[in-house]
Amino acid sequence: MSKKLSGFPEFLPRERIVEQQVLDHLRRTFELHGFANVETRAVEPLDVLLRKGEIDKEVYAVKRLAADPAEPAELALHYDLTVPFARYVLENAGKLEFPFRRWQIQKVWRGERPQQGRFREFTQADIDIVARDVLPFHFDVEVARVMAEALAGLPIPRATLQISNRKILEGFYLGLGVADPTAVMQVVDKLDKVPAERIRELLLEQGLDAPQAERILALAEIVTTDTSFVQRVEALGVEHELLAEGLAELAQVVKGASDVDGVTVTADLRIARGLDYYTGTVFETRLEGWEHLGSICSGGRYDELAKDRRSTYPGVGISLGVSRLLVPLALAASRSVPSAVLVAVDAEESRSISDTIAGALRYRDIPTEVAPAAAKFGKQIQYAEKRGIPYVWFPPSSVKDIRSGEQVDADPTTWTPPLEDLTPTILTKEQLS
RNA sequence: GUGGGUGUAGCUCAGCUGGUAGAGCACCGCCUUGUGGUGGCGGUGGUCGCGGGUUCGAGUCCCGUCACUCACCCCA
Repeated sequence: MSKKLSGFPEFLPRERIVEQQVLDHLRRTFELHGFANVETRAVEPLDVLLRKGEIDKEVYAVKRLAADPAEPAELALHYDLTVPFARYVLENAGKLEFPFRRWQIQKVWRGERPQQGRFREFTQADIDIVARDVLPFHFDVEVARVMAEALAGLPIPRATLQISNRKILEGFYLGLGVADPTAVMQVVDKLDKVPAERIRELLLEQGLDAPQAERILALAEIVTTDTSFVQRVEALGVEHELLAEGLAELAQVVKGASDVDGVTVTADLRIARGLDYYTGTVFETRLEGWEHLGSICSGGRYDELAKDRRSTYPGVGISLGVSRLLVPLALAASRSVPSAVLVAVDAEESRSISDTIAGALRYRDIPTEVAPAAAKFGKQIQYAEKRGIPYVWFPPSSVKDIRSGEQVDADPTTWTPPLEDLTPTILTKEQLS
């Protein structure tokens, strides 16, 4: 009965309009900051995708139906936009100007079990800045700012950008005499799910002593909305060159991004990011009241985004899970069509009059459609109402706001609806109820 | 991949210990022969997820299967 494929969402027009407006906003924000757009192919050679390791089971392999069933697949759908981008940078390094900043919004695929906010096919919006050999640190600040601004402009619950720095954690652990900082990081990264007591046990199992575990947990407890985390870390009395470097970096990012209105920016030393390739700044993002969705937007600095025989390409970037971001929204637009005006048709013989009126409105960028049939006017009004079209134009020169019932004489070459009626608007959950 | 829950109309659901399928909403028409939203009357619409079994008879019981869903894992 239900042909719905779990994890592969499809929207109704009313919902798609909401998504579309979110995407438009993101693009506008990214381009306002000078990011250029790139689109990469949907498939990559399997070995390129698996380079990052671990995630192999989530990758969808692709091969021709006619291929020999015994033959292993060579291609796979990309499961993020970072790896394809790294490949693209290498391939086009000779033609790109560095530092290169790009935005990219595309579908990605992951073979996970779906649940709320987790999809098998979903849209990611990425920004990355990549350079050849050296990427100045201020770009870490910029990427955080741009994404913070993008989030601030959306009608979603308040977002908290949680920023940390791998160098702090690694330096702190090294300063404590921990042999395998990465293993500790992966344990600490689970702090939001696993109680601190259990984390302590796990740390002790790794061969740390109680005072070490104590201070590691104390570090992870530090969350501040300003640069005061620096003093708090220093008060723990651990010293290491890498730690000092990380503290200075994180302070810069927090200071640089914290004045964006509408989002909260925190230095959050719980954030470690399980995965390997991050080398400095790391980001995660939660939505207030929707923490159970997990991070909607993550990323960080990778000193070795890509590498060829001649050069290394360091990068810093952040990925927004657009599909997940949409979950808290009511996903309803004020109407299911772009039309702001429906021009009624008096009789089929005079349809051309209506067409002319519609043309005059469209000429001035007012989205307009003409009634499908010369039905009774009541029917034509209903047609508009069902779709949420706010205005019905009765030829030759009368326009009615069908929400208020107010009807005025008007000239199609000069009449304009209020700005808020020109395009569909996103309704919040409150507005719906 | 592991474990739990659920599959009856477009949607939300009812259907008692097995007796040949219902409600509300939505949709269409009429009351209303050219300006809607309320009201009244009427109507369309279901291989009860799929396959097998038990039975005179299965939406209802049994087995299998698929799908959806929640949690774990992991991540946007």
